[in-house]
Amino acid sequence: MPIKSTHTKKAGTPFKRTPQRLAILDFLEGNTSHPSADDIYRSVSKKYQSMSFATVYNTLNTLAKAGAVREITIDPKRKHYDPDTSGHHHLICVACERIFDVPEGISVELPGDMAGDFIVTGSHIEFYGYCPSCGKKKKKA
Amino acid sequence: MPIKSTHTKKAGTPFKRTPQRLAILDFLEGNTSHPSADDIYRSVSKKYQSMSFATVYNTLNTLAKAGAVREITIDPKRKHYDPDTSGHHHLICVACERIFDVPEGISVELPGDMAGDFIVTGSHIEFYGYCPSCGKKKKKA
DNA sequence: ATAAATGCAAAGCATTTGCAGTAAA
DNA sequence: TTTACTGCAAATGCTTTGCATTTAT
Repeated sequence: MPIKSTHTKKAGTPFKRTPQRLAILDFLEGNTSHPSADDIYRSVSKKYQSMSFATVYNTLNTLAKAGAVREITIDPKRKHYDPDTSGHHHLICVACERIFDVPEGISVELPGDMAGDFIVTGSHIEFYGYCPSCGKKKKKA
Repeated sequence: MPIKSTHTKKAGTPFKRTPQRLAILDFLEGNTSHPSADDIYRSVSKKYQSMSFATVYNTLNTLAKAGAVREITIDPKRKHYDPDTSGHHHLICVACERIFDVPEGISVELPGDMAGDFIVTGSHIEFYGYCPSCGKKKKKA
């Protein structure tokens, strides 16, 4: 199911398919780089020179509410966006700050004594560390 | 080892014990509410009316570097701080936004095919859901 | 036709920084 | 006495918002 369709399976909020939104969706589709709003703006505004920051943010918020993209809060400096809304985790490289996908392994659960009192609607593992290329540089230094 | 000592086991960076810092450490010690910088400022400035925001931030950054407090990035709006630097996880209530501790259960690991390429220095599970009191309200609504 | 989206500029917060004065060591 | 910290205010950076105009439906 492409996220460009007017309706989504999940939240089902319909939204207008404007050229700007399609351009953002186009950039996002299949993108595994976990871009920030600024990354998206810089890339998409090359082709749509009229694109504004407000539109990028409005679109991302709309898509997030519709369940078409996922907001990632692993980086304290800014939000990142992921078109892959399936359950998976992330690793952020503490050197270059790039974010990498980590496939979902064993599912994460609350300890038994909390499970009765809390309702869990989602979970996410953040890994901190060094990516392959920064790991190499580190050893040399 | 109390975090008020001039040196910490971990990073070992010494720092001056000023009254402002002692007041912040005093507020933090044993605190499980995961306060934001603003929460800390509001509480500590009641007793130390000269306390400034810059000092709160400077102190928190110093303590974080020294390994005496942990920055929590579960809330996209602001950072939260945790004096408990032992390995544990968190749940944020999507209704009231309060953060709760989740004890560390099984340790989290990268899948085998990534483990050889990445160096993991830390990990953290974020749970999203409803706390007991917001869960009750939700059912009634 | 009508409800919603765009784009601009301004506003809003959280956080950082420069710097002169002050205090811990 | 020297080095580091405080406090203020200004600055920065990310994100949101108000509003007049434009556009998808």
